[in-house]
Amino acid sequence: MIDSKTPCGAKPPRRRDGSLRKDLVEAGISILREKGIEGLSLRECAARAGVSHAAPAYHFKNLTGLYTAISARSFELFSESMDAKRQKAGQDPRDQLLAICEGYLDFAVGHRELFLFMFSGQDMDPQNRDFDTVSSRAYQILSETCAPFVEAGTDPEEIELLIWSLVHGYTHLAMVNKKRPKRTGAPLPLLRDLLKHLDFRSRT
Amino acid sequence: MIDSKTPCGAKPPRRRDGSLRKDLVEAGISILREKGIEGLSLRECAARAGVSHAAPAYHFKNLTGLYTAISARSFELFSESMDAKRQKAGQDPRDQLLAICEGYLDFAVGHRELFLFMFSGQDMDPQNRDFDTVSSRAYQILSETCAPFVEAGTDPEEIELLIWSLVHGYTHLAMVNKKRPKRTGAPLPLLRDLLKHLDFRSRT
DNA sequence: CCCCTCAACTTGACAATGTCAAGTTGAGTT
DNA sequence: AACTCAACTTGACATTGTCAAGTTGAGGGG
Repeated sequence: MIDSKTPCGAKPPRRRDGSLRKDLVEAGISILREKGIEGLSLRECAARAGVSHAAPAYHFKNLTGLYTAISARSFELFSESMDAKRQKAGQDPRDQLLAICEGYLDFAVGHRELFLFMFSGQDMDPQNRDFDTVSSRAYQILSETCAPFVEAGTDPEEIELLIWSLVHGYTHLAMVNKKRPKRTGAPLPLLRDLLKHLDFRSRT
Repeated sequence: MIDSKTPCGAKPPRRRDGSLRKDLVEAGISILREKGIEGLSLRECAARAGVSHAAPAYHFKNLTGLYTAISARSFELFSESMDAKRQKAGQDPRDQLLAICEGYLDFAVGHRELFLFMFSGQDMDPQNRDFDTVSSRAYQILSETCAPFVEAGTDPEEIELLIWSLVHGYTHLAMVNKKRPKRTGAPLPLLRDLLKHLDFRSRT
């Protein structure tokens, strides 16, 4: 009665390659984009991936597990955004620094919900090693790009925190305040102006 | 059978002064503190305030209404924290600026969940006029304190955004990263150091 | 004093959700 | 052919937001 080639009544084949996990994460990201975090649920991810309501729990254990996986994937995209801009920039450390800031902003503007979610302070699954890896990667990009500006004998973290705080604060405030359209048209030039106020020097 | 003076079986008197609304907001803030936003629900607020599960909907209409009220109350506390520090500081504009930054940080450290919630990007109830008032108040404090540093002929918003981005970014990152205990012992001195990197001058 | 009104709730119901326990299934191993 | 076990499915339950309808008791008008 049931023809396995008929898409109608046929059950989808079980996957043994872990591809469902990836699909669930992608579904979650879509939901986050469309409906914000309120609309993000294990069951809706399951529905979009075409599996039963409890399937996500097998891969993620619980909501926190799904959140962690989505956040990890977001950090990948985040790092990619910064890296892409950095590659395109010249070798001058100031250009590189501005480039990653641009990547930072671009990612947030292009993926507002993901950005807010990543930096929401949600507890993540401490078991998830992947999350640590990808979030450290983002910090590493920042750190590398700041390195030329570290003055001898000072803690590199100081300048890193200065830059990071400034670009993050600027970006985060822009994302939180959806209204105030005043500056949103050209946020990068303003950030460029802000960076001019810093008295640090590259030691090239 | 039922003695109105007996606290046991007696129904609480109906309030006509709107005090339940305040109680519900306080309950919500307590829940936010104890269990984070995951644990915050209309029904739990109702339970803590000793009313029926649907009572909050009367005052807040829906979850967004409760969120907006809690956020508004948080902004009040936030402004009070900055104002208190500012009052205690001397008249020197730099001292005042450092004072409100200290108030900013103090509030976040003392009320982490509230701080994260206020700046979570959650949509708020646009009907709620109170929310606009109290959030504008916080921006006003910042603006006033930055005023002495605005150079003639420049847009005040530039320096405001610079300061605000820096202090917000620093604070927000500290709140998001619960781990990384490295600097958390003395965040303010570090912020003070960061501010030194700025080349703006007060025109006193 | 009685009756009316209406703000401030309460009660009851429903659908959506997270989570858990138990069942199923089918590919690979022995 | 029997076994195993990863990858799910099914079913159930408690919690939650939201809505419709009911209740209640203070204050006002007659």
